[in-house]
Amino acid sequence: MHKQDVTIYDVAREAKVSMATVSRVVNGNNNVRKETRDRVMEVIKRLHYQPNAVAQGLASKRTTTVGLIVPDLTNLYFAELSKGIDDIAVLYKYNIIISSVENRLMKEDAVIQGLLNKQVDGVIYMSNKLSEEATEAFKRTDTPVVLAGTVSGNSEFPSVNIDYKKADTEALNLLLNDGKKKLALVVGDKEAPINRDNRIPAFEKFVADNELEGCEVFDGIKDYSDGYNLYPELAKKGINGAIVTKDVSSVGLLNSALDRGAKVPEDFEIITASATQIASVVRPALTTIKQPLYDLGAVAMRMLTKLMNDEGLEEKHITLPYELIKKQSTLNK
Amino acid sequence: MHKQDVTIYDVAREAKVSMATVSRVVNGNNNVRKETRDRVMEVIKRLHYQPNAVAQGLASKRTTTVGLIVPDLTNLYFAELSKGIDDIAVLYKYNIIISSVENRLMKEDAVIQGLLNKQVDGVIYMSNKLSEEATEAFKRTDTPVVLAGTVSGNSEFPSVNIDYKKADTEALNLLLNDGKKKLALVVGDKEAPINRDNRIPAFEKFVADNELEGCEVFDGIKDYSDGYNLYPELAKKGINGAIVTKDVSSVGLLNSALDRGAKVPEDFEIITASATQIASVVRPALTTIKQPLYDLGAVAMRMLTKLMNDEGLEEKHITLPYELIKKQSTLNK
DNA sequence: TCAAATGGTGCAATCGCTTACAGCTAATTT
DNA sequence: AAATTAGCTGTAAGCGATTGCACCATTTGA
Repeated sequence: MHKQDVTIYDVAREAKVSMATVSRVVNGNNNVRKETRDRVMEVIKRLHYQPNAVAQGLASKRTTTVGLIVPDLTNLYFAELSKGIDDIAVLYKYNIIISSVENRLMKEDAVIQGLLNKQVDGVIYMSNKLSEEATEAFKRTDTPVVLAGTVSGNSEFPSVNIDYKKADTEALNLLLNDGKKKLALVVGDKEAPINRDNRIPAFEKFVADNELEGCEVFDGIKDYSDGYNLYPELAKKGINGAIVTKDVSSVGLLNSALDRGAKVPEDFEIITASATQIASVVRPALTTIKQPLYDLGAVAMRMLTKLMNDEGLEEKHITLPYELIKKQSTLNK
Repeated sequence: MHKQDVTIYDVAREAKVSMATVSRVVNGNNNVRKETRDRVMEVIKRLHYQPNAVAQGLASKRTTTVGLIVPDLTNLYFAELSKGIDDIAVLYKYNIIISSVENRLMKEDAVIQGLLNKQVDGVIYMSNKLSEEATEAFKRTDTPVVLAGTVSGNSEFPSVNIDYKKADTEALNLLLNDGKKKLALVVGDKEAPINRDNRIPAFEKFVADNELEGCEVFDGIKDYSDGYNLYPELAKKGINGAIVTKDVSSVGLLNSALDRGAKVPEDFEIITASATQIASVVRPALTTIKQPLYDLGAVAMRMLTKLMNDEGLEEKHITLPYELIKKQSTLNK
């Protein structure tokens, strides 16, 4: 970064006004006579003046920048959330500093502290679970934080989610109606609050309510090959219907079932709980719980803009509707 | 953003030194006596002092922030590039401001100007083509810029790419060796330099060199359904081998072919030129030109760090190796 | 007609840091 | 022993903006 060529001071001198007036013009303050404004504007154009956002940030204590914390950029679930966030951010003229935190030596609280040091006006946090460190780091600051598609143990932070319990129950019903009674719930990490407090209890309640037997939760299935390798176990146990939280795992499971000669959906049905592109391009296409990822992100960012303007929130926790999209991996009776 | 609680001044007072000394300690300057350093460090710890990066940025004219310009976050091609960039950025302690520019009202030069106003130390630009506006905007600044996975008309800006001509030629050879002689090149936009200056000339040369007939370039195939809808036309024209630049389009084409009873790869072979997750989870799995996306990003970011430190570059344009990965959508003879 | 309100502008302090430069002490040369 | 040099620290001038306050000239109201 080299010395800035033209500063507010240059504009002031050239337009024969004070820096204060130039600043007012730049910031759209009304208290400037039209002629003065025009003259200043003309000089700004002529000199190609561009305000230095860093100096603005220091003086005004607002950087029009928000931090985005995301586990992994290449996970389409978070990528689509991010897109919703980004679009709203652009609308409100915020820039986004993105930080991915999965598989990093740097701890989450250090990442968050780094963002706070950069004086971000707000933070959006996305993850399967809100980590301890993150919680502590957020508590220490008064910079607003919103959780997007992230379940936290407590309800301290504003959040946007869908009703995971209801969605799962509806999906399980679909399987049961198709005559599948030995059901599985396949998760990445059963200790993540989204699973521990939502999906697993919903699953267990469903099993109990319907007096099903031989149903089971399978943990630690995080990627394609985990899913692929899981199928034999399911087959051995006679499982004939599964809800899989991650889309790549679902596809692994699907391909594995097909490779071993199972008929999907006749012998084995799969529903995936995250409807990214991948779920819809495989054959048979996967029936999905379609989360409104873009909207989750967009709503979260909108909430954050309100918090950053001290506008207050009508609702602290927003629940968006989901859709159960029936495709070819279930019978569709 | 509220008033910062503890500033460098507080630390100075508490440690009975000047701000300058605290600043030296914070920045790891050697010219501080060990005892003084220890005393300052102790106070920093005790008061939980965190430097204000905005103030640092204004005073030092370096923000340790780089701008990332990407067409679309949810495009896995760019997401994987971004991951490589991000990892190296973390290593060198840079933050990333990400801006997506596809389908936006805001023009690219405005986006770039916004980044420059934030005083980013450098910019990485990713796209299928370097736009006019972007070129002009970059020329006006002395902030370093690196192109990652982006072909530009001129060679003004440092860049990292693979040898697209060579890769395509090798892929075409594979198809020809499998006995497929009516070949197609399926692109998103034939005016993009990567296509206009690399892929299409390579295709045409190959066709001419091998005296093939009925080969053709298909333009405007940008997404799944474009690919899906394209197949009948290919079939009618007797095309039996295709190279598709976008992975989702390839999958559309593949599914369409299968749905219409074509045998892949016996009747029709497909090679996709971007090897993202999607290409490997579909059945039959797609043979791909595997670009080292992560590395492209990482190398680009490494180049940028050198430029930001005025270290100079050994090579301005870096070409990374690709791999032709044979899967099930070609015969594999 | 005079006091009060309003609008437009400038002054100058401030935001929290970095960094020449200078000065001082103690160590090293000559 | 005097002159350099090296090591450590402080002073203070920025960096480029925002903003509270004061001031003056007009309007407005009674």
